[in-house]
Amino acid sequence: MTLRLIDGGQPSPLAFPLFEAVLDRTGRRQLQRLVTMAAAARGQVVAEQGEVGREVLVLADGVVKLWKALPDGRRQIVAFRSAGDLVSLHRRDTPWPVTAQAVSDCRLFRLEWEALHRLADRYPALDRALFELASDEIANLQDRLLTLGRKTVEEKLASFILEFCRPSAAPASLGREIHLPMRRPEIAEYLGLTTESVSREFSRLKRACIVSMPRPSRIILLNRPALEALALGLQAGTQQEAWPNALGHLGGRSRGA
Amino acid sequence: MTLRLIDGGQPSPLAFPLFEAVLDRTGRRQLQRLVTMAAAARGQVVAEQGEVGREVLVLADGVVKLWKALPDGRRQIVAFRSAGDLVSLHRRDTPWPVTAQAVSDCRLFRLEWEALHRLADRYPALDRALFELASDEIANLQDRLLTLGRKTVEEKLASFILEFCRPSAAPASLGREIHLPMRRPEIAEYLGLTTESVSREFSRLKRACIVSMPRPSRIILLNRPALEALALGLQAGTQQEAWPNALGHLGGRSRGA
DNA sequence: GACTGTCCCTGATATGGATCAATTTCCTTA
DNA sequence: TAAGGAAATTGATCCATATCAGGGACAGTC
Repeated sequence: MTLRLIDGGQPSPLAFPLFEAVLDRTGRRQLQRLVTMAAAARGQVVAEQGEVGREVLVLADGVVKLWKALPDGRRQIVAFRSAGDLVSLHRRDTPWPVTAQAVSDCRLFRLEWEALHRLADRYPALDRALFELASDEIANLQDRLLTLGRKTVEEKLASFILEFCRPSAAPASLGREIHLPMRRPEIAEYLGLTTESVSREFSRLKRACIVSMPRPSRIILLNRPALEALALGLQAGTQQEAWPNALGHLGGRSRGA
Repeated sequence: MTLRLIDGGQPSPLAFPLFEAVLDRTGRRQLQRLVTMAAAARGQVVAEQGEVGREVLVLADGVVKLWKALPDGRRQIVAFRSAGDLVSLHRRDTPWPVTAQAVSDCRLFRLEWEALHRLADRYPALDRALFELASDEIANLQDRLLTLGRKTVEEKLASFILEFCRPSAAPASLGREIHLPMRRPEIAEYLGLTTESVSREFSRLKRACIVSMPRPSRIILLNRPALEALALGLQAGTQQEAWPNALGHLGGRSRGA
């Protein structure tokens, strides 16, 4: 794990929702002295599957993807992390179970496991908070298992859009327009699909006027209830809305929407 | 959650690997007084998604499946639990994120969250142990995401067999013969497949002499290395072994990269 | 404003696994 | 040991998504 270090200044303690709830003023001051900052450029591997790091990483800003791969290169993105998230929840002194790679330029807080444990000895609620964080992550992963195992392309993409267009998950939105930091291949690797399928499905959602995408990385939800129905498989196919008249599809490409 | 209570006798503390490592004699005696036992027959729902239980459940024996479903009934089994496992790792006072259902007749230990937390106040290592348990579960779920998102039928079933034929996971084995408590539809729901696909793939593995199945619920590994290769996608197709001279020149499949 | 590379979109075709439909095997109970 | 029902297997066919193959949009650079 070779992170280009940057001069950190004082990392804002507000970036650690985990610790905010648990530490008092003294604890937070202590924490602040233990933390250093690092930066990673888009594409950079922040931590590699198999390596044993002695540090906990918390994302200050940017987005990181966590992935695993098969020997022949097939790859599954397991999760995306954004500001305030622990990059990985895994045991101390244990190899990283995934590879962490920057999806956009990032800054990270680094904290020695050793120091975290000393802090937790003084503030036992910290260990319980970590358990609860891990529990939430388990519930997320269980949802994703249902998505990967049982949903169709349409349902998978609808679920994805909703996941990343919750206000909490999408701070980088102007008006109703939300920025998707990940590219098509990354969305595909997250959903167990190919790039082409993701692209086709975005097009179908646009034609059905469920979303609008001024650019590939910007999305506007036009019909959230329809998306929610699709994500649960309650509404099969979006083509009906798209082609009210029988010969509509003969007229060439329909852009925009 | 309606569990038919049985007269427990003294539940053996050995059935709690979690607590064994963390509690001293006093703590274990205390724990023993807080625990009650329950039984569930095959098929019985032990806890339902959405309900808020005030108890932690630990499986004493038998096997439990955890699943989620879509409104139209498509179902994904998220995990199987066996003796010594916490049935679910989720936050206290939070709805169950999955439904837990007995795959075979089971006995369960029940412990109030309240009591567990009081114990943890005295033995802070307990909270840390819970975090580490949850971390292990996260790593398992990440592996399963790779399996569901990227593996073929063949690779999925090979992974499944290896997962349930590790000595630790298969106590109910006589000689090399291992008992699979789950039925074909349950294996299919675990792997994101249909019953038919699971059945066909078992047949292929039998023809290739990689496993032998005297009965549908009993399996003998004849060629573990081959299974391990299959589980990682290192060896495409088992038909070559079965019919060495047919179609050999068509070579391997090319998969995404 | 042309040039160039990257990303994205779309069309045509192939195919792995689902679906539909029997048949066989297994297990339970009498 | 036989009978009946449940579970598993097998075969035929279909379809959703992958794969293969271009083409178009946009950002950066000169």
